Amino acid sequence: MSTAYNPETVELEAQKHWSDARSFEVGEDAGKDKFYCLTMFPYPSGKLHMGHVRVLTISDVIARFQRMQGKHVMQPMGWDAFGMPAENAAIKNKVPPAKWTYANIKEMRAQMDRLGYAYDWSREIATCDPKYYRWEQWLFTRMFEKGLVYRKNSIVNWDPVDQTVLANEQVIDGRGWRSDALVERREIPQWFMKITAYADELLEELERMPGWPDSVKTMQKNWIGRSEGVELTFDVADEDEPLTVFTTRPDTLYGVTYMAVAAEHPLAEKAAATNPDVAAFVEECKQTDAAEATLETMEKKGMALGINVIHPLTGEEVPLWVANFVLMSYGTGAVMAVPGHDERDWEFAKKHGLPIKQVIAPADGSEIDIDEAVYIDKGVTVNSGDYDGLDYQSAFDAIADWFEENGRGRRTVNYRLRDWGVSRQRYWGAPIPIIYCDDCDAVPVPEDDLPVVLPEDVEFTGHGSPLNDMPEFVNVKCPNCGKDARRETDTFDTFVESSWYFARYACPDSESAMLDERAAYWMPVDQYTGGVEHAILHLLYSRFFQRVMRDEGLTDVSEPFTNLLTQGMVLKDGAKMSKNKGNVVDPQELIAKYGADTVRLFMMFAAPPEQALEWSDDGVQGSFRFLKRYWNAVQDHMAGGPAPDLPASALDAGPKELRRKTHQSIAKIGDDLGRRYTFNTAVAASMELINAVTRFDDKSDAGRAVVHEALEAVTLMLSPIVPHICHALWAQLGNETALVDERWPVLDESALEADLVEIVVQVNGKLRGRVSVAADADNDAIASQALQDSNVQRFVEGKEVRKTIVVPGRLVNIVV
RNA sequence: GCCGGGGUGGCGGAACUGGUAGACGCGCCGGAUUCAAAAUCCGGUUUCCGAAAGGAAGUGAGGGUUCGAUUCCCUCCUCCGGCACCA
Repeated sequence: MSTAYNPETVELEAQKHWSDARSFEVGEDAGKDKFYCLTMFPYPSGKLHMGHVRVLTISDVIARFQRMQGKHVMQPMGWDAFGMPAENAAIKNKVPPAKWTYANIKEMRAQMDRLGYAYDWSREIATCDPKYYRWEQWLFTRMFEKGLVYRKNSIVNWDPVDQTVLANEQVIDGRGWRSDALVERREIPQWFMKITAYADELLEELERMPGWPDSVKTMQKNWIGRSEGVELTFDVADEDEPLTVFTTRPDTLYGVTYMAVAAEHPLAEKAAATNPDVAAFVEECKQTDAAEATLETMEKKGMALGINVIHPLTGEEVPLWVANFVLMSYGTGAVMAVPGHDERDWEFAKKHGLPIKQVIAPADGSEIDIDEAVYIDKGVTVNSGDYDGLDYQSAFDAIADWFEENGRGRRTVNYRLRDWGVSRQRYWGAPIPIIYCDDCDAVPVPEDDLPVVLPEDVEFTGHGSPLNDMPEFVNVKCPNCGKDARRETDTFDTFVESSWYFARYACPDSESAMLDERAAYWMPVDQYTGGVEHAILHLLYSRFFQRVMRDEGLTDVSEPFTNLLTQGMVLKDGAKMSKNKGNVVDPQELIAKYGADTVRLFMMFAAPPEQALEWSDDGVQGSFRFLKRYWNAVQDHMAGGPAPDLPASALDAGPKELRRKTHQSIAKIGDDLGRRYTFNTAVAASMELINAVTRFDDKSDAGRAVVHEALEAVTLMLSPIVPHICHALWAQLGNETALVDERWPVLDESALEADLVEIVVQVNGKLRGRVSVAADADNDAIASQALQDSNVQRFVEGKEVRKTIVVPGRLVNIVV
């Protein structure tokens, strides 16, 4: 049957086969080698965009490839269904967030099916389902009992006009996105999870994660930011409470010429109460959003508080400043300033005319001028009283010892990592299961009363959470004492849902426990794929949650993701696709025009997965053209009737060459798909093989047999990427089995052997010729043959050969 | 500002462990087919000099190590991601 390639017919038929045969639904089979292949689940924003198509296709290729290696593959899909866009849509369209979200899920699931992804839909999860979020509410109450959650004040962006808390994203140039009012920092009580209790474990385990990219591990390591130092207390003149600071450089203590606190620090607020200038400055510091990037790029400003701090070793008084770059959320909210040996302190001192003292000298004895340039290297102490002449470690120990012996401080470890604030003042999230009682304080909702179900039928105004206006939700009895009490109306950060969904896919229907024994079979995830933008937050929170679940006895697994692949963004005209920029390409239109296989192929071919992918309409057409060529190659071949078997006797040069290409391709593509994850080069190699078949015109039995072998091999090897067309062509090649159940082609090592190899000849590192030598020639034979090349002779003639380097199988470099 | 990643023909990219820079594809140029166009097929395509053989230059910029550097080291430029309430 010779027909033109019709993607839609081919694709719907293949999809029907997979669906009828339930090809991708898997149970737990202890006798089989499991492979859990997972993509970071999407937010149901409406329709799939190209970024989704890219990550979903990458993961699908890996899943299908592993299945062909004989693995028992599970690839689930679900929805990160809570989040702000549903609330924004609710305000705009007057649709309840739940309704909007479920409609989006329905549409996006249909699009995924049309793209032919190998999902086990029986495991589908939507995080806004109470059957899902009840378990994170339950885990939160368990953490509460263990002291792993606590409540404290923390800073949010406050929109003074809309009277609402804004996300960082909703602050544009320091102003609220709807009201355009200047945003303020404001402190409100919020719930925190003690991720810092796991800081050391999260850090140390990074050393034993070979399946993660080094870049991600480095980012997490720096984010955790473990540093060993000393906590020092400074007495404050006319104050009872001392000021505590953390430093990694106690060796520079004699260089302290001032101290600084954050605007929210109690000492700054105390000074503000009596000094209007300070009060104005503190207010000014708060007129900004809470993002760290904002604070770090702001002009460094400060003001003396009129308070003096007493240097613990010299007894001298140094001034205390309030500064906008000191973060209340990091350390103690106070720092000691050593302008001679800290870059930021130096610049601040220069600007405000504060003294700069040199207390460290270069170890090599060279002279420096501390007024001209800051000196931040470790060296030898000078101008440091009894502690002069010590190297960094000796000075560190001597000064740390003094503080510990005198009860004025202690050696300690500090982390940049902060505890995870999980409270959100939003409606569309999982309710935090807490009840506030005047007598009993904050009481966790008892297990029997879980889940705390989020009311889904709501009026949405946009002024704060509708939960606050729902007495039937808020007014409850205290579970402890039975008196009237109030329910928490804050909801969880949506990162809470995404921190454990991967484990729940193993047992999505479990009603008796968060996880059951099926999770022991499937966890950890063997291959996790998602955007680099999640390198820190999502992945670190997930590693933390997995450990909390472990310590709750739910699993033995500590690390949730064995191998991690971070894929790049999809760009058009050099920019991320977005509605604002008007550079969005809709996958739906392309599927209608070219079919799902073309879209999948282009995505895999255009760039390696980690890199950003530049969209190209022409490139998509090229992919479509290739599929037509591939289709036609099979039609042409099969038009000659059923293919004969490979002859047992030796092949002539032509068929032998094609057969070598076939088996080189099997080795190359298997390596690209299985180890390197360079899908682009796997596609290129497939194209080369099909080009070789197209050029090959030996219609003898032996010729047709090697062509048939090549076409079957390429059909198997392309099937993870373009499964539909391969499904159809596999049948056309005369196979009665379904391609989805086939194994990867077997490599015949003997077919790779060649008699002659081409060697490149260089003279002084420049390419001067090529010679063909026997594959088993020794180095001397290769070198002498290289010297005989006429063009090589031109450059060697009359010169002395100083050295000859032979790289077997590759090149000869003659140095004259 | 801090942390991480990138920069190679007209374009997307390849070169995996220091060993032929530009595989594969797009675009473009020429040809075939066609009444014509689309589609398809064949050939060419880093730049400069040259009819060709061949030569010279060339992987963001500058320096270094090496017989040999896109690859390793140093300095700088630039773009992208993250910075804790976008997901």
